[in-house]
Amino acid sequence: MKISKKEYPTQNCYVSSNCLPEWLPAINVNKKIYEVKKGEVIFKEGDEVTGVYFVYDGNIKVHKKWGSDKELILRIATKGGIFGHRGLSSKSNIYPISATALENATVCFIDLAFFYTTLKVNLDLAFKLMLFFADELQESERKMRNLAHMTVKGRVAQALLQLQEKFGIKDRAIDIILSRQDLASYVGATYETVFRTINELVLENCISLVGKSILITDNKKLEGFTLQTESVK
Amino acid sequence: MKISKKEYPTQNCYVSSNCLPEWLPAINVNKKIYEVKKGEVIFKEGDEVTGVYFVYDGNIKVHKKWGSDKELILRIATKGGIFGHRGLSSKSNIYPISATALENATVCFIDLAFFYTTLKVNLDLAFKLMLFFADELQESERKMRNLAHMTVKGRVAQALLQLQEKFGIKDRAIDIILSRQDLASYVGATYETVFRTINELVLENCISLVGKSILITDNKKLEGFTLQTESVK
DNA sequence: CGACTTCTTGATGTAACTCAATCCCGGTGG
DNA sequence: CCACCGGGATTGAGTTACATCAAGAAGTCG
Repeated sequence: MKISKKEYPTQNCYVSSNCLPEWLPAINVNKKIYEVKKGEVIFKEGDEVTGVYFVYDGNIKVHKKWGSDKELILRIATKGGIFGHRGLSSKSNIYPISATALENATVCFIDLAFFYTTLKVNLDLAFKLMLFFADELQESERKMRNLAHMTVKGRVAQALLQLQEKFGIKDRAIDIILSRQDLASYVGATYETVFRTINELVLENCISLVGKSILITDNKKLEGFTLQTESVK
Repeated sequence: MKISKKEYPTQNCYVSSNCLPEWLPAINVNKKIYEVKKGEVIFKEGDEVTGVYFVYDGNIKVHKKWGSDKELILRIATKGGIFGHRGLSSKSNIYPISATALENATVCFIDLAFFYTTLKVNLDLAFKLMLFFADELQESERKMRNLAHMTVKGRVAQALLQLQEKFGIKDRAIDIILSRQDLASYVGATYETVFRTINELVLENCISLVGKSILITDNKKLEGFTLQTESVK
């Protein structure tokens, strides 16, 4: 990670989409800004937790390894988002996950001790961070259930819907650079299976391919695949 | 739920295993205590969030439905534990999960508005609750990865190890009443598959059956199944 | 004792993983 | 400028883990 020489406005620091104005003054005092290249690993599973990060620019994938060649992408942190907060724990000081830049990005690092100190004197921040964790837990458990019971097709459909919702559309395609491999890791399936599923969805006129990117053409139909149709027997 | 007439000591209120002494005075003021019967639903997915609960006695399963006849058990709240806190959210006021008593139990209910008020004036509590959520998120994401990549045998092995760790041994068996159906929902597999897997584990001398309960006889071997053996190729 | 769950087992189906071969395309160097 | 190379994209075939279905056995409760 190269330390950035440019100055970035502190206004870009958010926890998820909730702005945290009480956080801003602190950041000015104690931040380090890094430039990271596409594919660069910012920290990895097992590393000692040294602090938390905010995204100034670019998208960061948060993922968890399995064996030597498999992983599961848990979340994508976008501009303004926080990451590395999964290192906060009452039990361990080791990151349970890795963070990797999906594209060239700029991130802001806050020392852990400093972050804790700030939290301890700033009730509103601690409260909001708690709610943020609560939201992430809900999301995580929803995905967990889907992983257990939903088919790959349903999971791909849902992932695409979420991605389009989150990143929007640009040049008639979902505005995120995400390799098929990453998409596969995101839905928890293999490259080939996801590939075939995408083809299927194209044939069924639910989505269309725009270069390497994807555009949803039939939201309703896609949503249909995410439903628990077996229950209507 | 029947309102309990007995008086319970407030000392039994914890968040997970972390005692929260600052919470105790509040509980005296504003608690309702309920007796719930085995199998009774305390609240269910989709209900409006009215508050959070603490377990005085018994085990409570926290689960999420899929379709009409499938579910995934996310967690089991034990004596002293909190549940219903998944209803806390910045976005919605609807429980994303259900809570059902695994056995006759006694729970303590705290009104949501009151809980929020307490959190807002009690920094230490908010901070601890935040850490508690962080821990739960870690655990949830670990399970998620396992669900995506681990075999049923590995997941059953891990579940049994965790259960024995958490509930201990009594009468030469893991000290929890958990039907095979619930165990299946806990590992995210079908009844039959889990049944066969248990048999396998007995044949391999990893576990032994004690009535309907299970005892681990070979921890090491069981742990072996939870490893990512494919990586050693 | 009979009805009713829960357990047990076998047979069968299938979604998804694995492995392998070929294809395609952009980049590189001669 | 074109031939060559390498890595991702694409497709096929085989295998496997797991779900599903079905049906009998064994508890268990009124």
